[in-house]
Parts: sequence; structure tokens; C-alpha cells
Amino acid sequence: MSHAFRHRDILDIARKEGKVTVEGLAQHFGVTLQTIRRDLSDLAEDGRLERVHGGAMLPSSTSNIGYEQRQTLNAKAKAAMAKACAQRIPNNISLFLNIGTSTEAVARELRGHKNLLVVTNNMNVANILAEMQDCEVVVTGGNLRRADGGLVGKLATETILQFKFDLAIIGCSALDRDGDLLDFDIQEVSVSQAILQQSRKTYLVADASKLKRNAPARIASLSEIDTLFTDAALPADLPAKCADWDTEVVVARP
Amino acid sequence: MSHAFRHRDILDIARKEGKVTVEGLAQHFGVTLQTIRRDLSDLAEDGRLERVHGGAMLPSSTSNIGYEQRQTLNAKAKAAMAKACAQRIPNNISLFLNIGTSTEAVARELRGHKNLLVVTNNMNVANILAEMQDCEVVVTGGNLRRADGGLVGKLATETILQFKFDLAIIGCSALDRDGDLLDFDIQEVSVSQAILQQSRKTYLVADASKLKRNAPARIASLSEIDTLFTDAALPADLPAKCADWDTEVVVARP
DNA sequence: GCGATTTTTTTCGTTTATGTTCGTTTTTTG
DNA sequence: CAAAAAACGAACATAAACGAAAAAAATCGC
Repeated sequence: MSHAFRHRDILDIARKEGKVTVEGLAQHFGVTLQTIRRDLSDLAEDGRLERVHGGAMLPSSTSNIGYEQRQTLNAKAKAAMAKACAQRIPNNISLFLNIGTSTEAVARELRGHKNLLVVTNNMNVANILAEMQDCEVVVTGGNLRRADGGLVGKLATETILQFKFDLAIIGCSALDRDGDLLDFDIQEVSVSQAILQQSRKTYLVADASKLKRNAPARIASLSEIDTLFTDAALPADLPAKCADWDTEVVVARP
Repeated sequence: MSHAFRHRDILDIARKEGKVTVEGLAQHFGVTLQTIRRDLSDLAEDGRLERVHGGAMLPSSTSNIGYEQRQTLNAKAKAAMAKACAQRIPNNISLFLNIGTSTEAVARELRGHKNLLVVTNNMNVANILAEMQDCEVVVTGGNLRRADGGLVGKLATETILQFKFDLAIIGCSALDRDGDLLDFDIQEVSVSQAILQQSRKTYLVADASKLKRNAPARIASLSEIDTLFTDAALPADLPAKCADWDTEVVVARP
């Protein structure tokens, strides 16, 4: 196997986990430590990674807006959900991806899809998709929210209203026991609502931790969602409600 | 079986797996390694795959690589111009930064400025500014152009027309002897024109190499620019023309 | 079926990638 | 603060992959 394959995978892992270790990578690829060291040196030379003793990290400068920590939270669960979700996304459609680490995970799994038109209000998603071929990327305008790379505000909603999507993939800050999607940010709520309004079909990606959180603003109800992707069985009477609402639930265990 | 069939299947596999190996394909098709190598060379020549030692990958990074190389070209000259430009940018204003490595350099030099509202159609600029405090960042919508991270198209122009800027900082692909600003991309031209139209004051940042290039589309004339930042004295009668036009010329030597 | 053409296989010298070893540097630990 | 452990990089050896070119096989038109 060539170093080129590893380089790409190493960057993938680094982006997913925030960091990589020499030992871990050697084990993962089944090669010697020295080989990995060479790889990391190469990547560091190109400025794609920052070399540290024992491994490497994402370079502090570019395209990462300082929320890598949250990103590593539940990384495996998110990857599993994202994979399940990506499998249900056909080729040749237009889709929207909104803000959130879960939707970013989905973006990463879209490699290999063909002829997609992806609209997003998430700078990170745009950065990820920029590296994929065979995928037209449209970014909505908006005010940049540093915390998560989101584009929000009037500009974002207005842009969205100009489109009609085959599929929308959204995340949310929290999910309550009544099956309501909640968010921390009022601005983001109106963006999400605009998305739902303009989409023929909607997928929600939300790991189980979202059920333990709370947030002030209501986006919508699960009844308006076609499919929910999560990583553990839903509690209480939510499964029954979803069945009632005709909302499919896909549980992708990590 | 003819190579055409294999080519199609190879691309299919590559898209599905993200990569292919010479060994794996040889086994899969029951042919020799050499045959597969020839196939991969062909596909790579057409730009459909990126050849690597031991196999091939989807050509994800090709456009980025070109850009990263371009970015380091004249890095010192760009930094000098950018510094001079940033010094002339006051605090507490709204400004626009468009596509180009020169404007990215300016963005980097904006660290330390206070209370700016920066609008940009350049993903890289947005990424850079995201790390700066005390600076509201607005991103225009648009189709993402992988080559340079630019956001172009109708969405971009429309967004720009909703603003009025105190200052616009623009770059261009080329600058001809008549003092005309030129660009490779028609889409980008209308974006740049919209910017000029909506700005009270305009700075152009263009290193001397732009004078040696040529490009098909005309953005505007230097006469419409307030200040030109460059890294070497202008040739021929351009200085006289600029004086005539009341266009200030700032030469920042690296 | 025959010759021309294309495609694939075979062969071989060259290039590239990986593994190994070992002395040096950095980090951890007592 | 010093000893021990871990990580590092350079140098060399080995293995894998490479491309060019000749030979063999398949395909096509007649």
C-alpha cells in the first residue's frame, strides 16, 4: 500500500478525532512506527498536520474554529449514525446540510456519492465537501458564528428560501421527551424552519446525548421528520409516537 | 474484455471505496498487474483518477494542491503589500474582501483591528477572520469554487447588492498596460463589479506578476480605484496615468 | 482462415516504499 | 535533578511497485 492512501486516511482520522498517535496509526494500518513517523513528517511539511511528540494534531490555523473538543465527544457514535444516514442518501439529488457536528460527520461520509448538489450554512461542511469531487457545493450567506462555523441570520434564511431541496439533513441541540427538536440559538431556529419548509424529505441526525440536554427554542416536532438517525434506542414512549407519526427511526450502534 | 469496461468498473470501485489498488484490481479482473497499471495511467491522464504508488485515488486534492502552491508564490511580496494595505484600513468600518491570495494576506494582517464588519465571498478569508476577535464576519452566499475557495454566482452578487461598504479590498487575475483590471472568470467579474458599485472607497492589491499575465474578462479600470497596493514600481506610463486618474499607488517592497 | 491491428502478458532494469538497526533527543518518573 | 523509558530521525537493506519494450494472444475486417 502506498503512503498516499495512508496520508488521506490519517487526515480523515485527525479531523474526526482531533489528533492522531504514532502508535495508534501504526496499529491501525499494520505498519511500523517508522513508517508512520515518515507519514506524519510529510504531512507536517505540507502544513496539513502539526507534528507533536508521539503523534500529530490538526494545525491550529486553518478552517478549524476551536470546537474540536466537542467534536471528539461521541465521535464513534456520530460516525456510525452518519454512515447509516449516508447510505440512505441517493445519488443525483439536491440536499441541505445544516449546522452541527453530526451533519459534519454525514458530510464526511458522502465521499463516493455522485452528482450531488449540496447546500449548507455550515463552513465546516463546506470545507469538508470542498475536497470531494462530483459534488456541487453552494454556501448560504450569513453572519459567521465562530462557535461552530455556522452561517446564520436573515441572509441565511433568505438564501434558503430560494431553493427547494430533495432532502434536508439537520441536527439539533436537544430533543425532548415529547419529540420536539430544540435549539440554543433563536437565529438558528428560523434557519432550520426555513430548511424544513423547503425540503421534500427530512432526516434528523441526533445522538442519544441530545435526549439528556435541554434548550430553549423549538424548531419543530419529530412528526415533521421522515427519518431519525440515532445511536441508541429511544426512551419511554417515543418509539410509539414515532410509529404513530410515521417517523422512521434508524438506530446505528457504534 | 476490453479496457473500456474495466475503466468504467474501476471508476465505480474507486468512487465506492475511495481508492483502488493495482493488486486488488488485477485480482478482481483476473488480469496482470501491468494491464491494470496501464488502465490507471490512462484514467489518470484523463484526470479521472489520481495515480499513486500501488494504486490510485479519487482526485480530491488536485485543485487544492494547485492553490496551495500558488499561495506560496510571491509570499513575501504579498505579505509586504498586505501589511501596507492593512495599515491604511481604519477601525470601526465595514469592508469587503474578495477572492484571491492577496486579499487573504490582507485578512491575515487585520489582526489587531477593532470593530470591523467584514463581508467576504472567500472561504479562506472567512476561515482566517474566524480566529480574530472584535470582528463581525459575514459570508456571502454562492457556489463554492474549489480552485480558490471563492463563492461566486448569482447568489454572491445578490448578497453584495444588499450592502454598502465603507471600503472594498479586491484582487484581480491580471492588470494590463492600459490600467484595466482583468479576471479569468466571468462569474467573478460580475461579483467584483457589484463590489465596486457598492463601496465608498476601493483598494486594489496586486503584485507585479499580475502585470505579466493576461486574462479575458475586464472588471474595471484603475481609474475607478482609490489606491493600488503593489510590490514594485509600475512600468511604462502607468504611473502618469494613475496620477491623472487620482489613483494613489503604494509600492511596498518585500 | 489470414493478415493487420489492438490488447495483454512477460521480462527486466530502475525507482520507490517499507522495515531494521542504532545513536540521539525528548519526556516521564522516581 | 538524574535515571529510565519512550519517541525520534538517519542510514542502510529489503521488498514492492514501476515503466519500457518485446513477445504472445485476442480481435477485427475481409
